[in-house]
Amino acid sequence: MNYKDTLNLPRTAFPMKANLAQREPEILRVWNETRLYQQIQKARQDAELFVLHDGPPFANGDVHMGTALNKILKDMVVKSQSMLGKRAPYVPGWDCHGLPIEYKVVKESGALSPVEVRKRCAAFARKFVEIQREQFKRLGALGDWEHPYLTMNPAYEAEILRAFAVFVEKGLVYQSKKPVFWSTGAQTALAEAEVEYQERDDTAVFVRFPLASGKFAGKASVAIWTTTPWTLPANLAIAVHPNEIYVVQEFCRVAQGSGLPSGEGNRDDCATLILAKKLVDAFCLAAGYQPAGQPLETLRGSELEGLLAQHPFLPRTSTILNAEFVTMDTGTGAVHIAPGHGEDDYALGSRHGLPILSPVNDHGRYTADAGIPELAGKYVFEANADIVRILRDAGMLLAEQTFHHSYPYCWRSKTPIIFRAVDQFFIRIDALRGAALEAITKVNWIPAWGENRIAGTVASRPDWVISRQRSWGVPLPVFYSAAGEPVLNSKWIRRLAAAVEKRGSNIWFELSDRELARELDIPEGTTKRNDTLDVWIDSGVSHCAVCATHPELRDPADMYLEATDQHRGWFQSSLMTSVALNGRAPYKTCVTHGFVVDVDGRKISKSSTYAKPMDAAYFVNKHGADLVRLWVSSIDFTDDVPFSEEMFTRLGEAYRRIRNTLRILHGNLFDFETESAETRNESGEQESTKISPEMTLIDRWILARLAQVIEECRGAYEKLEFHRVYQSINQFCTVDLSSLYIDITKDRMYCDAPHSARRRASQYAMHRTYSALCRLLAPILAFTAEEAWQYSGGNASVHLQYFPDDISPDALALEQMRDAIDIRAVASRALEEARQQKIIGNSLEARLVLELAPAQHHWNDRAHELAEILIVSDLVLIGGAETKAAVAHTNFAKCARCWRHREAVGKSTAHPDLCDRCEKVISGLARHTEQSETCSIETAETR
RNA sequence: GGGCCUGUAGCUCAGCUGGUUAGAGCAUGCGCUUGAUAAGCGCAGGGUCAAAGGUUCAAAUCCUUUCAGGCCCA
Repeated sequence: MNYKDTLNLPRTAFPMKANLAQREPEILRVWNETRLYQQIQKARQDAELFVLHDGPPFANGDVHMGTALNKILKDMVVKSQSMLGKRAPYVPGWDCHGLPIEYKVVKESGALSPVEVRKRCAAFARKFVEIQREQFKRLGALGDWEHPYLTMNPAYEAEILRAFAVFVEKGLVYQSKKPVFWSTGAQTALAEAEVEYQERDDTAVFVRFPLASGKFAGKASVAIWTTTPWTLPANLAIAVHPNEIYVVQEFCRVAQGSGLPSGEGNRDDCATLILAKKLVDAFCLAAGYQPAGQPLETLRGSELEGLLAQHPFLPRTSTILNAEFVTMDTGTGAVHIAPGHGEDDYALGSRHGLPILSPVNDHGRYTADAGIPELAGKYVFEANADIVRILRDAGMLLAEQTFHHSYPYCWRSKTPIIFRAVDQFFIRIDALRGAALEAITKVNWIPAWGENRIAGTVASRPDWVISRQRSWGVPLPVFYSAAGEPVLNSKWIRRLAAAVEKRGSNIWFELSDRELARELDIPEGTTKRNDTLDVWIDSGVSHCAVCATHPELRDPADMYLEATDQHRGWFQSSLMTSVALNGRAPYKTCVTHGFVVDVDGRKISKSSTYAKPMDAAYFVNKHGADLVRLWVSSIDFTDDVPFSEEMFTRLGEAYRRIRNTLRILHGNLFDFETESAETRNESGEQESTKISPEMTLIDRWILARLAQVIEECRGAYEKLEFHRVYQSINQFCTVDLSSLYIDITKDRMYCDAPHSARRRASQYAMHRTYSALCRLLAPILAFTAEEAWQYSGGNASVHLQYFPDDISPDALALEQMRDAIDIRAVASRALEEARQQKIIGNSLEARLVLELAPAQHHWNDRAHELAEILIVSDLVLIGGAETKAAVAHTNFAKCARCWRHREAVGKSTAHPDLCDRCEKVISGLARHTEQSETCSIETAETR
């Protein structure tokens, strides 16, 4: 007789193969149709609020793995907080203004008016908001996707302007000059991305600046070298490296080999110069000099600081300053500093309170401020020769050479670029620094070193340049009086904000000065310019534009969560604006994650050998969003986040293990009738801690382990340690469930009578476990958990549920099972050995003689339970000193139904091929079948 | 070059305030099972805890330096 059909083999429609790429979109459709996000918000409307404020990604390009990492982490936070019982709304946003978009648009379309540029940029941003929205939703992220915040929304733009009005009222905004890349051909400022480099020959000069103070005053000159002689009229300082050695030495011109006309210019051909010791040889070679005698003195750059030098042709002195950026690559180790014509120069100059002299107009022509009347109006690149002549006439030219180098050019007008200081607006960071540093200490930084890092950047950051000479942004709300003076008027700015809220910021660009003045009711003759605000202001005020204004949110937010680069970016810009507006940080907790790096721990860039796709869609389509989510959960995001195809293969294994564990649990529950309500828990009420008397050790143990896992996972979710959730659940599924509990209970589940108390007790444990696992997994495997939850008959989404309650684990069961597992290890080794020696195949064929240590003798009273745990048919226990196992082939016959080799097999006359248990079950089934045709278990007969 | 951070088995992670032979899972190898079967079970191998110094009775754990890598500046 074939007894297979009398078994309670697992039955389930839950498919083994996940087929995520197909199944996930179907689940998404249901979530969408049932408005799951709104349902969750409604269900938690009275719960404690938890605001994770979304840092807006740039609406530009597809979602790559780094963006996906960030969004999935946020979603796991939101889902887990919700399941922990909080109301966790999520309002996603996008950063829409800014250069990268404008650059792309202008590159495609060529020269356009600002209004036209702005129209196209808006369309571009909108397109990518749509694209990214769909990609984010596809990752399983839940949120108010229908009402995201966009920094280009008129209401948002108005909030930016209102925040700016407050900055103005608090006296935080001022105007000053700062050098920028300037295209003289296009008469516009350029961004770094708009600069291209070309090879070019320039006149480089060695120039001497006679010392005007100190003991060498009038006796020695500092030698500098520059490839832009035209910037010399703006020279205000000379920089030397504080730690390098400089020499004071006489040098004489060498007639031969210098390539220079000798004897010209200088009154004599010798001069006492100061330059870096390391560069003496290079200087002599390049300038055609040789040292005369020994150095008069050698000294450190730091000793030169503060000395004054006479400007070579203008009636003023130049200060010697120390700067770390001075290199010993080329030149003399003494660097000509023109704060109006260079980035380093500017920074150094502003640190030392130097003025910003930039005597060049929009067209690159000298203004009268250059101090050389004959050159006023001359194009600077044509003035180089004049400057050389002036130097030579003044006797300050040490040498002149043609220098070949790559030089920045304007990408559009193809003219060489100059660095030129133009009017910019700034926010006074010094006025905010103290309060910002104080606010930092009140924030919970995860990881903790984030505090150190942001404090460092805040402590050292210079004033914030907030004006941009760009079109795609919120207008810089500065007006100019009829006399051309800038006007910062908070009332006017508020009126502008109101108008922008109604009609959008395009009015600034579309209306004439006159129309705008009338619109805002400001004096006739007031004009505007086309500068825009730095986009870091846009996103930096999101706490007031979004959190403070959105009815479901709150400012300060509970949490910001972004990559570590945002310590200098959004975290800081948000902090500064919040300190300015509210005197506190805009977040209570600030979390950072690392960047995605490849398998060698190297960053993933186009230039690296890692040519594989990084678009999230590629992996979502290939492996499924849940696999990507599992990847995010498996890593410690506070460090760099490793990423490789191999990891996905590994994670696929882990995923299948978890899935199969859920599947077998579900299969074993096919005939589980939930007689009592306490075994069901879909709404978060107190879970039953009642242990039914039929429960055996193994059941009590798995529930105890489950209690531990619940505790671990809840704790890990609270601390955002998702990888601990992953490790804990993975361990639980693999070891506790698959390899122990499910394997051990197979016999009772398959072979006991369907209604046997022992089987029902295990089903109860399995049901509890299944239900808890679905919920614990939901924030990570958002789709699979939902799928499994639906199979278990849950009608509402798993994402509406609460995590299972913390209950204290059954310590006794844990202890007894720990002992049993130790014994099992000994037994398994013995069985394995016997298997290798072909004594047995299946362990059910074994006769296991176990010698137990004295502390383990209590197993004598429950040998049958131990046999079950060890999954052996024929167990003999004997006393001993330590745990030992011996294995032989059993003499008992094999039960045709349960395959155990039992002494009782053959004793029954009706069923001589069955063991006592199976004999009883079969008889019971037969009676049951006679009584009722509608048996809950399909047997051979009823089929 | 500067600031901050990271470096434990092939992969991903544990290892608390220094204290017995450094742990898991996956992967690998060898078996078993065929009643979770494009599944399941068992056993085994695998780490000078990046390297070198130092503190200590004792260091993966504390300190210093070096190397490699990341983010941000320059």
